[in-house]
Amino acid sequence: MICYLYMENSNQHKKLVIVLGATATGKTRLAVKLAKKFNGEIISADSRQVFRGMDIGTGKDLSEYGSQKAIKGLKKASGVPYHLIDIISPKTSFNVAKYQKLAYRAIINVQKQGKIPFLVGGTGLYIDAVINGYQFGENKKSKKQEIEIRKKLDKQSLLQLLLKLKKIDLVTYNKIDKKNRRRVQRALEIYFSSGKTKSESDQQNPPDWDILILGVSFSLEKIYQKIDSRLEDRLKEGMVREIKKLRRGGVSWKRLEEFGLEYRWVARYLQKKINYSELVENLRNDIHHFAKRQLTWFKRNNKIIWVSDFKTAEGEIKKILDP
RNA sequence: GCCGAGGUAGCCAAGUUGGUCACGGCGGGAGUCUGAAAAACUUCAAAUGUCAGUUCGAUUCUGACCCUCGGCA
Repeated sequence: MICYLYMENSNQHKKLVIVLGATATGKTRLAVKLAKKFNGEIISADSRQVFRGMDIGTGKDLSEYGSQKAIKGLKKASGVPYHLIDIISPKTSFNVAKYQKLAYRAIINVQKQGKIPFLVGGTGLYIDAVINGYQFGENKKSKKQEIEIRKKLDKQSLLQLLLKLKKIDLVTYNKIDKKNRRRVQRALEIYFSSGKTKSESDQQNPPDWDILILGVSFSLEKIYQKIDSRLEDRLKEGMVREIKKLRRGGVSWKRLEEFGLEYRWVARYLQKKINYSELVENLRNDIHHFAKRQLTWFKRNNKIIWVSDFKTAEGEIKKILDP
């Protein structure tokens, strides 16, 4: 079950341990424990925790890492060092390609120190980008130009976008979900900002590390329970205040809407589009859905070793350390 | 007890001047996925309060009953 990408000399190879799972399953807690035990550092694989100022809503749980001190962008101290959390402003756009670059850099850095990188998170696409080594094309445009490209495409109908895509990149056109406007538009954006079509950069170059993928396993029922009680805590901790603050800091309603879940629903609440009980109810439902979608994504990966306690996880790591 | 309104899937809710058993939303199930992924998208299951009457045919018409809501008492 363990993924030895190169069977010979597996002992010589660099390691990467991944801890994934649905939201609220306690990935961070488990990973921190493991990292402490095995001299590791944590690299977050979370598409929202990269943003500064989005703490309660994304469940950063920074206290779980132990005491931390910021040193040149890398958090280090007596606790377990972590990476790729709080690295950019919520006003900045972010995506898998950017994530992958940063993640590789961080992983290699940790390995160089002779430590084990623990990739921890619930963003399936981001994790896959690291494992499979997707080859993303270079983005050659400035932020400003990117915004212009999107603005222009925003004005066009789905049909227009599809026709354009068909002309530019037939392979992607044939493959793409033609009812999913966002995907169609994104394919075009990639072409316009990198000069390369999506299908041209649709290749893989997986890293040659020994990768162990652990999934934190709980029944869906249990996950829902955890989600519900965690949501209550977050509201008490001042989640609404956090989002008000983001607004004051200049994050648009549109942007908050796009972040989804807590940010979306609290934004609607703050705009008085819904009342408080609607906020709680809708948000709870959406988080449930989100957890299910995460599990659907992970189902496809048969290399995941599902564990439900520390001991089992520990055992699996020992196996790849001294086979 | 009387008067009025109404009972359509788990919830909300459209509609049929009687005719392939019924719009939609939420919730539920299954899923898609290499550049916004906590996003975006697809798909499936599920209902006419009960009984009787009229009719070739009733969810739609009639009656009784049961229940809910509002008003009167």
